[in-house]
Amino acid sequence: MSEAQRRRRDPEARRREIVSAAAELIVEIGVDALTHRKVAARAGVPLGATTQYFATLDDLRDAAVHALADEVQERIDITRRAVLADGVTPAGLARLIHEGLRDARAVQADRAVVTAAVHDPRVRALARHWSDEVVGFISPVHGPDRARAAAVFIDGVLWHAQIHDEPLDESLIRDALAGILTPPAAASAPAAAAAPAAASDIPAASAPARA
Amino acid sequence: MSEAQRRRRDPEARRREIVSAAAELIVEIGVDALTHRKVAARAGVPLGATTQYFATLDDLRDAAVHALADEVQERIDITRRAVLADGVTPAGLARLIHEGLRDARAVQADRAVVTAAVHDPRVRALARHWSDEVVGFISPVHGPDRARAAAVFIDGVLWHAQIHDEPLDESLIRDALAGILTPPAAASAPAAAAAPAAASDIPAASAPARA
DNA sequence: TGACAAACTGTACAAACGTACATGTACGGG
DNA sequence: CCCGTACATGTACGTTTGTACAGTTTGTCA
Repeated sequence: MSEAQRRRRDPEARRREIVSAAAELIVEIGVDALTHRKVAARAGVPLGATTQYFATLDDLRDAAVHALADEVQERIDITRRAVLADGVTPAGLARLIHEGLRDARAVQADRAVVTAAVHDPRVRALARHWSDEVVGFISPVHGPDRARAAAVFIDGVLWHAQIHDEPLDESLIRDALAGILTPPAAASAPAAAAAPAAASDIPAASAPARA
Repeated sequence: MSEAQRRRRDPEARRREIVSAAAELIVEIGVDALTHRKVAARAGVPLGATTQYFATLDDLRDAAVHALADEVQERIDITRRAVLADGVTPAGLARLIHEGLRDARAVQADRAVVTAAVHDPRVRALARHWSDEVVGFISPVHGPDRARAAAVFIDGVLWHAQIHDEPLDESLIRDALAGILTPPAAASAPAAAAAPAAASDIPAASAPARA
């Protein structure tokens, strides 16, 4: 049965190229400015090719946004592994984030998806999921509230990179994360609220106190 | 001298209504989806009216974006006055930010302009200016670096409100700002970098240590 | 090799767009 | 009262858009 071996002129590769071109354009000109003709020109394919693989322009847009989302998801996965490998410390987080800022494409992909999320509920669910993921792997070490605050700050860092020419200093990011994640030193206050999950919760790993 | 008294059918009010309708639409559907016809329908004016007051659609767009920018600027001014009035403290900032989050329109205006800033250099200059302003009135009290970090965090809070249904707790915002703005308690470290502008720089005002 | 299906491509068309403009209407000075 | 000017409005036109589709090319199997 010629089911699996069926590949005449490699339509799947073509489809990927179209999606890739659309994703590039979304990053450059925004989701709403996307047109069949621009995608076709960018991908180097005739107009008809863009309509054959996707029933409507919305379908093509969705595929491109999801491709960008996959990029973001992969970067989050990489970051999570790296963070868990050498301990969830402000210094470690700051170093990885600062490195991540140098990958302009990744930052722009994140920005493009978050921007698209404002007017598309399904994409918004994606963005929320990412928030929760980041919170999820900081939370066991520093508690849900501080983890959430750190994730919010990280989002702010990404947007700062989009608006400003010079990225934030790694030291600034580190100090801020340290302040967010570290409980106040000598708190004589009642501390009524939850002080959940001490650092001892983490499965150890090799966590150097200083980088 | 019929210069000042000239108002036949109040064209200026009409112009304002058109700009206002355009600003609403930008918040709802994004800058790129704006059309003459949608603006006319929203403002309740004929199509021709939108073309008479603005030579091109770009001009109308610019006017609407600047109207949104003015809203944001005004909110920043109000916030600055309020913050300076009772001291630049984490608790005070957190309270004002948390209150600001309840004004959905203001948050959306900010988000719309920042989003537009990504693809428009002139609007990006505006967004940078706002960053600098916020940094500017936190900086004298807590130093430029911590002020910058706080501003970044605040941007993150605004974006969080756009993506999530439930806004962040005021206590979470307060604790995070406290961590960002407060120097580590007993720092035996060298602290080589700038520890600029102590709290004594501020012109006093009535700054309660606790809210 | 011949034939069939899958993949490809250029063209066409209705709808919506930005914009121009001729016509209509209201108002203040004479 | 009337007239000129500024404002208002509807219509029309050339372009660009999404989408459909007839026709062509390409690769595979009998």
